[in-house]
Amino acid sequence: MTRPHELDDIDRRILALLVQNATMAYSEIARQLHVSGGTVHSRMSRLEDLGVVRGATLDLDLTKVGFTIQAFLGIYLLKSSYCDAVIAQLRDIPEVISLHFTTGSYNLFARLACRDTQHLRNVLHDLVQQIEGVERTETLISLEEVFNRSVRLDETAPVAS
Amino acid sequence: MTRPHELDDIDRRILALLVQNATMAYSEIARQLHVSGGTVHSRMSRLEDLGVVRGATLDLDLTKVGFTIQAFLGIYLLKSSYCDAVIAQLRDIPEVISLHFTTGSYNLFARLACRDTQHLRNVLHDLVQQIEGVERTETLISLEEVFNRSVRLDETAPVAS
DNA sequence: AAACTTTATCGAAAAATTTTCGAAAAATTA
DNA sequence: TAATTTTTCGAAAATTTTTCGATAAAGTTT
Repeated sequence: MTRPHELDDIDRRILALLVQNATMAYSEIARQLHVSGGTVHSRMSRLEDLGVVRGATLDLDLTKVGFTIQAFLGIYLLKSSYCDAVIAQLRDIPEVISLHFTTGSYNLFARLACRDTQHLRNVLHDLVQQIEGVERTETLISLEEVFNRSVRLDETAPVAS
Repeated sequence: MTRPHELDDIDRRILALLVQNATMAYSEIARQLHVSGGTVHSRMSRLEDLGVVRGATLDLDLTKVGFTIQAFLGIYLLKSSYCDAVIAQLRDIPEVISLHFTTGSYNLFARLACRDTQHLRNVLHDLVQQIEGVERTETLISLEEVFNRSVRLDETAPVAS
């Protein structure tokens, strides 16, 4: 269930700041929003409990840690009943860094990070294509990540209209 | 230029821990890796200077902050010379949260986060499709983000083979 | 190989932050 | 309005980050 109702204006302003920069200190947020540090802390605890905040991830330049090839992979299944089993096997391939269940051309849509083209070839040919239930795949290679950002939380308030 | 050579084993082990959980304290990393807190700090500063670490982002459950629809958008351009202008205009649409320059079926590939289907319709019809140089688009709606994780830095070392 | 230079680490002190918690204030309910 | 619950503040305690000099390690030059 989705209940954005539980978030008030201060919650959103805290998140709007942290979404830009997750390393911003609670004390700094407190200064900017004119509340106490304790308030920021208790609200973040609550947002974590609610599952609104899942955690924080380090934003790496993947090319600089050796993953020079990023690709998207559209996956066609033989039968949609294979879905759960295919998902389970894709989860065991560390190069698959995200997976979506989609409508449209593909049944599943994955994002891959590989060290080089040879590595990508191996992952596709030896791992993904070998999964039972995968009919065929379509690869989009990312030549450049032009940008990557989070949603805007400041502007529009999440209200059930 | 990509020079993963500059990263040694301790760098990678620090990153491997922080990639799992960017909120882990440097002092805790120091304990686990048997180095001093000062070392973790100076190495992270260096990794930031090198651009390996770009920062940290809060990991939100988008549905719980009111963005219930996530979609991928394959974009075909009339001419590839329109690319820069189209990118500039996509950057001004906050609902476009990431953009890749791709090979394969599409010229550009975007990820969108919208509040509801009506909102998505507006973004597609009133904003994206109106951009000069965009021939047509293909939408993949994500029904579920099955998982989302970072690369594995512990296992394989980034070595130019 | 010795002397020199450079760089990285440690360890501890200082500065800043997080976390906790009781009292006060605010909001909600009866 | 009184009672109850929830939230906030403010300050203390615990922890962490950041700085920095001394030391050690690594790399250069002679």
